[in-house]
Amino acid sequence: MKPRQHHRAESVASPDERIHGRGLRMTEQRRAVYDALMGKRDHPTAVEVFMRVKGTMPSISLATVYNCLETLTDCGLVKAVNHDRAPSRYCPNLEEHAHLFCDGCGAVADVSLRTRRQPQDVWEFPKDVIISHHEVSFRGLCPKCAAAKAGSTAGRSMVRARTSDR
Amino acid sequence: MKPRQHHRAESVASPDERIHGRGLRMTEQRRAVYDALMGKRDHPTAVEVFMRVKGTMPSISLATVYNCLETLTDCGLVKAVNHDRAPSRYCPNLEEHAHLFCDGCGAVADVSLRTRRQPQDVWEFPKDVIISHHEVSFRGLCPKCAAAKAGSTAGRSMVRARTSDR
DNA sequence: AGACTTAATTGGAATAATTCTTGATAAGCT
DNA sequence: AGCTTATCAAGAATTATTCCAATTAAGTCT
Repeated sequence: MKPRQHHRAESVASPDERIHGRGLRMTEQRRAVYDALMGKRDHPTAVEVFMRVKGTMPSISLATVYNCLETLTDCGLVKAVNHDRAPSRYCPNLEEHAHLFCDGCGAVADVSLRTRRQPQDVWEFPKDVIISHHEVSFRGLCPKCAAAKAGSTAGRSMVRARTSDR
Repeated sequence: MKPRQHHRAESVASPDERIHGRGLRMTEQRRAVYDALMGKRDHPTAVEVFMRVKGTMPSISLATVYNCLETLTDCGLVKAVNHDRAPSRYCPNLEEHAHLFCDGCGAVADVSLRTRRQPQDVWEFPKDVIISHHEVSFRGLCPKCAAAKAGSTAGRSMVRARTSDR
């Protein structure tokens, strides 16, 4: 009976509806945090979100940012992404996707699904398990860092150091 | 002489060789930590390893257990597995595999590769990235917890509570 | 074996991300 | 407006992990 249901989905309900749906309130702070995520569609940590939101709402506290991020995550409006034991990052992309963590610059890039094949099809599960979520992540070098490395290793005196944004 | 050495790569070198290969020493503590992992092939946290090793080596410190686990991980003798922001767990299984984190009992189960298809084949990477590692994890219910839930939800008065080991 | 050099272990202090607590504020009814 | 409940802010508390400084153990070289 799987009705059909999304893939793009998730976004059928507006942020407000999602929040209200849980008996919660869309406050200024939650909206500001949400907007900070949606405005620049990257993968900031809670502290980075905090710094962004401070720009327009100087009175907001870090604890509130943590609370808002948790709420937004619970409501399915953003995703929390973790890598090793590094601080959690938050991702506004609700499409099915994986993440690439760049060892060169620390950036996190979205990696989208290429085929219809689901990761579950690749793995052998014990009988009778129930899978509710899956998560795929890669480590390596983003195009910029890969190029920088190729240049410094093989190439000429291509001096350039690698970008670093964290 | 290394007599037999089991299947599939990684294990071509003995633990001692791996350690020595890095100019490090195979100490009692490192062996004890390694044995604790290999003896019971589950996914203990550092503290759980600490408690196990204390049994045979009461003088060992938690800091040492952390150090040993890091060394063993760096040498490729065990894997660190992380889920959300929960304490790191350590896995002695060096085969290609994913993990299932059970929401019912907190247990971690290995999930092995079913086909020849690599997860990378499923994803679309930006041009020119370099992938060095990948990691796949699932959340859901292990067979025991799935059965327990089915029982309590659908079934009769199948009383049983769920196992809980964390 | 003894001396030396360097790595490893310990126990405790220090860190860092996140969560908790408490009192003050703000939202959404009625 | 008044009431009820959710939310916020500030700082304290927690927790996993790392760092530090002093001691001990390994491995090497004579």
